[in-house]
Amino acid sequence: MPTDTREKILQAAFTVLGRQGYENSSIKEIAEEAGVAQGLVHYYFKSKQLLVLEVLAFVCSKVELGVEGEAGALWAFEETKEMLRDSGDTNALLVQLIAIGLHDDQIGAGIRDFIRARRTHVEDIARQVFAEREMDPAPARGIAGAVWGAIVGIMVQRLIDPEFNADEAIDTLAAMSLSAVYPQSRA
Amino acid sequence: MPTDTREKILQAAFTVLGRQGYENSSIKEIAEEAGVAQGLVHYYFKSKQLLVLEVLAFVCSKVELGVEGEAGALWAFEETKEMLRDSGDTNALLVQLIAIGLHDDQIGAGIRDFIRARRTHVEDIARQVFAEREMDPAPARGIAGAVWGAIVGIMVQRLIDPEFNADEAIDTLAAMSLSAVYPQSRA
DNA sequence: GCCATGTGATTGAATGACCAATCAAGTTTG
DNA sequence: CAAACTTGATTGGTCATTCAATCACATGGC
Repeated sequence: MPTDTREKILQAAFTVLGRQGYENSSIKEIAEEAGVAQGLVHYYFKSKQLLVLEVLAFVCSKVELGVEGEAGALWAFEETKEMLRDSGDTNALLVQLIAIGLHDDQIGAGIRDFIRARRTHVEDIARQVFAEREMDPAPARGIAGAVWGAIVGIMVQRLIDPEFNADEAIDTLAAMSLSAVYPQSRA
Repeated sequence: MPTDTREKILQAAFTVLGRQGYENSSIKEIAEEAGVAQGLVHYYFKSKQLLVLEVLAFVCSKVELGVEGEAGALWAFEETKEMLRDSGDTNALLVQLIAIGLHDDQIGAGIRDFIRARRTHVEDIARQVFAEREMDPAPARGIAGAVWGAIVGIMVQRLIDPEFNADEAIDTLAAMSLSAVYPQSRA
């Protein structure tokens, strides 16, 4: 329920891009989805590229960062499972934007910042766990790259393959992360 | 050095799609890259979609599956690091194809099969390690989903972010995988 | 209360470029 | 010669972008 027209168009772009992918989405369709005339889209967004750039910011803002403390890291994994279950549209759009970002500098820069922020978030959680255990936090950066990467990869598998068991993969990832942090044996 | 024209076009499509992304690649450009006339592309490939479909098969065939036995699993991780270092073009194209596959049934099916094959390969390695240790192989499937996912996610990070340390992430992933398999403490 | 006047919002048609696909005509090959 | 191969111009359509015109509405002078 967007308050103004601009936001209505942004929401429509989000919907259409997520539904049809970038190469099948025209300004005309976005305008129709928003219930406005074609020209209005260019009134608010100078070009299609700038529109997509704002959709990217829109998507990033949707992916909230709850900063968990401690071994509430486990809770973060539960949240991730929920995210994979519920945010299929947003995730599909994110994959689209990553692909575009590989060949578009502006989108690429936006995606890069997004990835760095997310990875840093994971790193912070890992660092907190190490601090609690009074362990050397050096591995935190590598863990962040592997764990955040795994979340993206599991997301892709879930988007592409309806039979893929994402919950199982996340649970395994959680167990792997924790056994890397707590080297003691575990049942 | 393709033997016949058809393969030359396929190779050119691979090059152009990887370099410019799907939405910026035209048949005309692919023909130019191959050094042939536009019409010839449609002579060998009925439509652009079918061409991309064959490019997908081409990419899949490039990603060889060395079936490692035993705890030569470690060697598989080393190979993965090499792949991430050397096959940037192929990897970028793969991400493109994944994005297309989200909204194109045929490409989607091809990507799904590819992902399943790769994941199963990881699962087989995990299963072998469990067998050697005479452990219950039940976690192998979850491990495969998490580990293969992580490889994809690390690939994405490396493609987007030149400063990302992929080797470190893969090393951490290897350590995490192994500590999940060998629950004993490790220095 | 009421007509100017100005401004931003909105419309839909026009523009120019590009693209996938087709095709008729030419060339090579066996 | 015939079949496979190759060419490049053509076609029909779609796209992003531009633009002149209209609309809603506020402001202010009278």
